This record gives sequence, structure tokens and C-alpha cells, in this order.
Amino acid sequence: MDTKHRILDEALTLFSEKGYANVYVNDIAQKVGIKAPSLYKHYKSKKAIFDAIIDEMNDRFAKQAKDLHIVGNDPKADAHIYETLSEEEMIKLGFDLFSYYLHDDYVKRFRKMLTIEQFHNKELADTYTKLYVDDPLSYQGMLLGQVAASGGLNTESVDVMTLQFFAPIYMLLTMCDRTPEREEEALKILEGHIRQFNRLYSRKRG
Amino acid sequence: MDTKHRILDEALTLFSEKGYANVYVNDIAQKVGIKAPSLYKHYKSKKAIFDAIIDEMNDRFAKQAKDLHIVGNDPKADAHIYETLSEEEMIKLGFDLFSYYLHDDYVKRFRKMLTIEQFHNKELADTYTKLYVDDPLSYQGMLLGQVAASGGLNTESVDVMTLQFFAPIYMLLTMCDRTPEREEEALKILEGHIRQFNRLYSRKRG
DNA sequence: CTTGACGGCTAATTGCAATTAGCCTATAAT
DNA sequence: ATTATAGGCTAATTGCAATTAGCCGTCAAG
Repeated sequence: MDTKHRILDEALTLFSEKGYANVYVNDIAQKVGIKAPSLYKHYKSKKAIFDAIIDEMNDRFAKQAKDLHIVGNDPKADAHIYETLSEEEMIKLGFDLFSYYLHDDYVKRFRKMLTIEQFHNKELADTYTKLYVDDPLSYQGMLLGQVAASGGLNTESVDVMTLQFFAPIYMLLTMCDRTPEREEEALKILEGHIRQFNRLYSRKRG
Repeated sequence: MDTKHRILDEALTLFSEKGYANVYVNDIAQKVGIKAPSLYKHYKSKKAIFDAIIDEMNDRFAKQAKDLHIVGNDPKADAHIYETLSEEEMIKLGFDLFSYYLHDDYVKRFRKMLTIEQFHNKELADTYTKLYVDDPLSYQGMLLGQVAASGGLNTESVDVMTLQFFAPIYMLLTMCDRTPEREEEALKILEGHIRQFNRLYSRKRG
């Protein structure tokens, strides 16, 4: 990785731990292994580093929207998978999704940074909501919608059903971000949630 | 309100909007209508102002744990209310709870501040999790547990049920914090969620 | 009535953090 | 071979933000 990119990487780590304002260009330089003024050979300012991180993230997610939902990127195929899934397989899927969001180094640091900076300006707020609310709901909704259409699910309530599936995952995830020692507990709860969800919305109903 | 308290109040507002590090003692002083050095007649340092806000919050919530769950503070009585509630009444209750969290000036500002500062140190992280995860789940769980015991609810799964009730509310709430213009939409979704929850866990089951 | 503490002000002071200036080396293209 | 550029360094510079010093008026208690 070249210096220019290593700066972004170390800056993202620091921003995600302490927030933009509490990180000094000196800290970033030190992590990269250069002196602070050398940073300016690569970026015009501290702000420019932050902006570059945001831009890079936009690129990543634009290129492979796949990263947003893990399972795949063909909702029809995914829905088919879902439909024929056993409860145990569904739990594994949920765990994988959860683990990806929670442990993927880039995804995690970026989310934490955005959590800290979300009120700084409207653009960041909207980015947060898009990435961690609208996009997941939209994708999962498509998935469940397919299942509803082909299986016997209550078609009228897909949006709500999706929210009820995803919101607990979201809540546990943000909890683990700040209280990582409770991850094991979170996984147990997650398992209970998926089993229960499965039962509640089982194809036998409605 | 005396100056000492007005400082806390204005500081909380600013901290919740821009985060501790981006607020200058000068900003606080200006809002209060005094000069920055005068702040030091009341608080030893900027950090002391922050700490005083946290302390004050602890006092408030210690005094009236009631503020945490709105409905009341006698879970037995509350459970009874819940049990005999019509769906419409239940929606009103959910809306009230949501509105309280979302609009109560103190509650809202404090939550936003904590959101921004949650990764600053472990104590703040734990405070956040306690206030917005554990306490609500614990209270609502007690409530639903009562309902389960007296009504025909699936007793074994109260924790998961509680999570499934509260997580969507939590998620919509944090969304409205950063994207207030979507409040109306959030309320519609909330209504759908409660109706659906009511149906899924209706006393006819289990 | 006078005094001390409370709370405000102006004018430093201090310290740090971002950035700029200007120099140096290596290396890749001409 | 030469040279321009990329990228590193040290040593300022700049500016701002927190805090301190020290002064002053008010007003309640003795």
C-alpha cells in the first residue's frame, strides 16, 4: 500500500476511535511513520484527508453494492436460497451477516467514524441513514418480498416485516460497536431473534 | 435559572449539536450572555462542565427512573394497562413513548451528545448502552413478562419479544435524530410495526 | 456602614496544532 | 548524464482556544 493510501487507512482508524476533532495530523503521521508536514505532500489539509475517506467509501460502495448485503447481489436468487433455507441455515446466514458488519475492518471503522460525525453536517447524516438504514432495509425488503411472493408470506406487510427483522440486528450491532465484550451475549440474542422471527412469520401463516 | 445552570444548559445544546471538541468555551459563554473567563467562576474547566452535565443526568435518572419508560413506574400496574389495551390505545402509547424520547428537550440533547461521545471512553459507552438499550429492554421486558404471565403470551421468549418490540423504535428514533425531516414517515412505520407486533404476538397464540 | 464573597470584565499568557517554507535525496523520464 | 518530480525532513509561522491574573461593582451579613 502506498503512503497516500496508508494515510487514509491510519486516519480512518484514528477518526473511528477518537473522532475527527480529537485526532491531530501529528498522530496520523506518526502511525504512518512519517512527519506531520510530509502529509501535506499527499493531501492539502486535514479536512482533505477526511473528505478522501468519504470519497473512497463512496467508490467502494458504488462499485460493489454487494458489500451492503453480503448474501449476494441477485435478490431473486437470494430469495430462492432463503425460501429453501432451514432454520439452522438461516441462523448461520444471520450470523455471517452480523459478523461481516461487525468485524470487517473497513466497514466497522467507517461505521464508527460516521456514528461520531453524523451530526456534523447534513450530508454525513444522510450518508449514515442511507448506508445503515435505507440500503439494508431496501435489500432485505426485496429479499423478503420475493419470499412473500413465492411462498405464503403476508405480502401486505413486507416493509414492517423487514424492519422487524433488521432493527434488532442493527441495535445489537451498534451495541457491540461500543461494548465489544458483549458480543457473545449479542450473538445468543440474535439467534433467539432469528428463530422467533422464523416462527412468527413462518409460511404456515397467512 | 441561575447562571451556573444556564451554562450547563447551553453547553448541552452545543455539545449535542457539534460534539465536545468542536465547541469552544467562548461559544458557551456567548450563548449564556457572559464572557468566556467568567465561566471559570462557575466551573474549573471545560471538562468540568461536561462532567457536570453527566452528573446532572445521573441525578435525574436516579431520582425518577420513571423518565426512562414513561408509561409509569409500577410494572404490575402498567402490565395490567397493557393487557386490557385496544390496538389503537397501544399505538397511542407507542407514539407517546416515541415522541417523548424524540422531543423532550433534555432527553434528546443528552442522547445526541452521548451518541457523539460514546466512543470517547468506556464509561460513556456503558452509560449509553445502559440508558438506551438495557434499561428500556429491562423495563419493557418486565411489562411484557407480566402480560405473558397473566395473558396467553409465549412466556419462554419474553426477552426476544421485547427486543423485537423495542429495536424498531430505537432504530427509528436514532434515524429521526439525524434526519428529523423523516419523522412523519417514521411515525407511519412505527404504527405499522405496533399493529403487526400486536397481531404476531396476539394472545390467541401460544 | 463596611466588608467580603460572588460574579462579571479586560488583558495577558500559554500551549498546542495546523500549516508553510525551504531544503535534501532518490529515482524515473528525457 | 541530467533534471524534474515525488516525497521526506527540520525549522518556522500562524492562529486560535483554554485558562489565569487581576480589577471592579453589588449586595447581603455582621
